[in-house]
Amino acid sequence: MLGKDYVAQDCSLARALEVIGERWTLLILRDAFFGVRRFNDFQAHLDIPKAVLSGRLSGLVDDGILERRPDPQHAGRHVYELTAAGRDLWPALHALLAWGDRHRASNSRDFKHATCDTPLDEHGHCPTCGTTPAPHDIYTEPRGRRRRRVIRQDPVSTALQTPHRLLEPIET
Amino acid sequence: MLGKDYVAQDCSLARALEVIGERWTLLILRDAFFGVRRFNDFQAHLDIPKAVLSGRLSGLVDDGILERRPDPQHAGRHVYELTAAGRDLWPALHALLAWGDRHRASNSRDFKHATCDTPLDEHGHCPTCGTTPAPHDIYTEPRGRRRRRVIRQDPVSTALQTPHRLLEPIET
DNA sequence: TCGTTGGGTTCAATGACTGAACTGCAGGTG
DNA sequence: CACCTGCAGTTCAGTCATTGAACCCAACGA
Repeated sequence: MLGKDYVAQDCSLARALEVIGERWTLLILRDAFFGVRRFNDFQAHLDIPKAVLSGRLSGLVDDGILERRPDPQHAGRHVYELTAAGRDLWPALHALLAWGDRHRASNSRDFKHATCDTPLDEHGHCPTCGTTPAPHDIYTEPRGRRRRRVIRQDPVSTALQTPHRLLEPIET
Repeated sequence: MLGKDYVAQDCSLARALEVIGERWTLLILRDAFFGVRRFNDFQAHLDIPKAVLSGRLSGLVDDGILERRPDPQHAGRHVYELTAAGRDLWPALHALLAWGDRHRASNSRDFKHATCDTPLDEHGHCPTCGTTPAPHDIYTEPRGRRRRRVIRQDPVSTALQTPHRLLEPIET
C-alpha cells in the first residue's frame, strides 16, 4: 500500500492501522488465531502470492505481533506464533468477524466459550458466564451443520471443518 | 488496492475487509463517528488526496455504510452520515483504537460513557454500569489535559480539543 | 545420486495511490 | 450584472504496491 503510514494522524487508530491495515494482514492474523503456523499452510489457505506473504510475515514479526521460531519438527523451517501483543488483537478481530457475519453473512463460523459452550455476542462477551473470554478459552466451528459443497480443499480448511480451539496448532 | 476483494475466502472477515479494508477507510469512519459530515472537513482533517476521498465516500455509500444527503445549509453540497450498518461498526473501531492505545500509544483520546463518566474498557464495556453503550451514549476527549503543542490546525482537530459526543455533528 | 518439498526471492506487468491542475456550481461583493 | 471565492469534486501523469510466474537453495527420502 502506497505510504503505509499515516504520519499526520495523531491518533492511536492510525498507529494500529500502520500495523494491521495492509491488505491480507488481518486474514493472516485470523489464520494465526485459528492455529496456522507454517508458511505453506498460510499460503495454501489464503491463496496469497508468496512474495506478499513473506513480506507480511516479516513485517508482523518486526512489529512484535508474530514470533518466528525454528520449527522443532523440520530443520531449516520456521513456525510463526502470535505474541502477547498479537493475541491482544483478538477483540478487534472478533468485532470485525461479528460485523461481517451480521451484515455480510456468508458461510460463517461460531465462536463459543469453551467452558460453557455459549456463543459469544458481538462484543466477544459470554452471556452465560458474564465474562469476556480470552482466545485460548474460545473454540470455533462452522455454523450450520448441513454439508454445503466444500469450496476449499486445503489442509487448513479441512481441519477447520471440525471444532477447533483458538491458538491450538493445526496439524497438517 | 489491487483486487480489493478476497473472493476465495469463504469467511465473514473477508466480507468485512472488502468494505472497510482499504487504505483510509477506517480513518474516514472514525471521523464520521466523531461527527465529521462534509467533504471538506474530511479532507482537511485527514490530509487525503481528494480523488481517494471521493472514491472512498462513494464506495461507502454504495456499501450502505454511509448515507449521502443534500446539505440543508448549502445548496448543491452534501453531508455524509453513518447508516445503522455503519454505526454498528463501532465495536470494531473501538477495539482497534484501544489496541493502538495500549500497544502503540501516541497522544490518545478517552472514550467515556456519557451517563456515568466512566472510561470504557478495551471491549467498549462500562465497568460502572455493566453495559456496553452505543456510540450516541459515548463522549470522547483528548487524554492528558496539559497542553502539548498542537500538531494539526484544521477545524475538526480544533473542535475535538473539547469533549465531544460521538455522532453529534461537528460545526465548522 | 536424483527428485521432491518447503520456504522463500526476483522480475515484468498491472493497477492503486498521490499531488497538482482543472472544472462546475453557488453565493457574495462592488 | 461582472467578478471573485470556496466547495466538491474529476482528470491526469508519475510513482509505488501487488500479482503470478519463474527461479533458487537447503533438507530430506529413495
